[in-house]
Amino acid sequence: MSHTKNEREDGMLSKDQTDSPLADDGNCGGAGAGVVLKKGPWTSAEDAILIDYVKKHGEGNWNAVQKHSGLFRCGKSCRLRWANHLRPNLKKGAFTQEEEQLIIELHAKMGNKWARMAAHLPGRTDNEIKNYWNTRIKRRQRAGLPLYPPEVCLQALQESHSSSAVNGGDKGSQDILQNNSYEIPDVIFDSLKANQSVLPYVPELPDMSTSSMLMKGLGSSQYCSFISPTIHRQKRLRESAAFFSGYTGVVKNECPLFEHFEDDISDKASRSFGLSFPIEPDPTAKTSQSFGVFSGSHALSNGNFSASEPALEAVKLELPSLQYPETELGNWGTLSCPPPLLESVDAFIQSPPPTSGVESDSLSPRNSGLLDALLHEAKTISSAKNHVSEKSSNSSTPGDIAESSNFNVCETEWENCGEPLSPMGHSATSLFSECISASGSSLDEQPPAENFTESHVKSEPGDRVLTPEIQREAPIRLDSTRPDSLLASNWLEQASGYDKDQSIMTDAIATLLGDDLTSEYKNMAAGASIASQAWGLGSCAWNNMPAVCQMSELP
DNA sequence: AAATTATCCAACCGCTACTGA
DNA sequence: CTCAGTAGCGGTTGGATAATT
Repeated sequence: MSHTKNEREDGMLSKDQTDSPLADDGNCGGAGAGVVLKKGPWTSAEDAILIDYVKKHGEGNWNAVQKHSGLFRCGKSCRLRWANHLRPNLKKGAFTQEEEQLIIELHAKMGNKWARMAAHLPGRTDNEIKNYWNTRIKRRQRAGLPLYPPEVCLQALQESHSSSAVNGGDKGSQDILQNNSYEIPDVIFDSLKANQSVLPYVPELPDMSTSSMLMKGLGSSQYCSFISPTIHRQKRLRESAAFFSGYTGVVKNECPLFEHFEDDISDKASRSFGLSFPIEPDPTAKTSQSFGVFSGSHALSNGNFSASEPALEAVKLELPSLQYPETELGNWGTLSCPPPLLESVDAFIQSPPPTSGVESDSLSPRNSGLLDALLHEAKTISSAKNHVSEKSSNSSTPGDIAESSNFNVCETEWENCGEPLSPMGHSATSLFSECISASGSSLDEQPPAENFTESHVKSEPGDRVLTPEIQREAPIRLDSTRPDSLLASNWLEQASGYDKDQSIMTDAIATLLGDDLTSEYKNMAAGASIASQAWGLGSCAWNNMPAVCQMSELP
């Protein structure tokens, strides 16, 4: 790309180059007063001069370049040009899958430390990595997808744990993990979701189209402010497809995130509950596990994306203006992660499991078949939904309130909510909307519970869901904005022992939500547990759905 | 085919940290 | 200790190109 520019520029000077005098603006201190320095794209001739200069004098002392070589560029510009384009051993061309994955992993650990990331990618520049990240971030932003894949979060978590175990690890990390952390398994939120009716406000469920379902199921919530409600459906589908084009593997296991709150409290809450969910719209999945990984780190509520410091090692918590959930599309498929939940569910539901259909992992190559994959997923979703609904009606018993409520909610959720944003999106969003509505935030405009119909087990006044105290406290104590912290330390263990985890979770959630909600939550959790076991997806689902709500006070 | 929109990426800008006088 | 110069980093911008309407 750059070469084409330069080739073009060889024949003519750009506007910047001709009429953009830069007389030592302070940023380019090398030029003396009155010297007109060129700006804009570099020409081949300028490159040659700079290369020649570096060969003779070596790197550094960039402000001397203009003096010694006659190049009318500020030292800063020279350094940048050299570092990003001229220095030897620069790797040109698109990022490889390995590089993409590494970038994602590094970003999960480092945040927007492009230079540090570049150090791990020989031949790549910080600018290159930054551009790569930002462009894909935007894509995911539009698609409403989370920042990081569960695998990355898990890896970051495991690394942080191992480091903590070995050498005490990062103090901040320890604080987060040990002192101020509460790990909340998926089930809690799943249960909350199952009992979404408890929450007074529910998301608006505008459209049930396949594209919308996939779109939102893959990562968005109507609460996600970063997704413009005005975006045309077709456009969104296109974006999703384009987005998926980067995927070589798992798409279905992505985790959407909530983030849409504008005020402080809601913002914190949003981050605290920066939940991501499995995209699988399968009711079974929802019943058994609901919450996926607390993805994304940097998930903030202002609808922006950024950078921030997600890693435990981060010394400070950066809260840039742009934050949003993100997951790299690049190559999760290469990770040794469990198969997408949907696949597991499909295998469970469909007999025999289709070999041609649901394997979007293999079918979603980087460059083709994306729309097909989306359509196929929609199809699969529909099939799974029907199947589960059928099963639900057969398996539930009148006497088992918890179980039936779970099943019914899962079932009706898709039918009535029409917002398959995520298997458990409603609960979380509802929970947040609770906080927000009570605090008079921007979520006041959220549609009331009336939008839901028969599926609601019960409805409660909003003031019961979250008290002002809770609103004040929860946001402060919860922090899931960082991948590492989002991944609680022991979700894997939790995967193998639901009951134990449930009790732990119950305690944690009780602490979080307060006594008012505790009993309710316990009931829901119990229902989720029963449902999970009944569906035979217990550990399987858990393994596929690492979800941790880590509440912590950042140092 | 033209207009519009989205994407990519090189370059710029502002800021901070470091170093040496 | 202060200050100036320098290097580097991260955010942002703007232009070219591609894709879409």
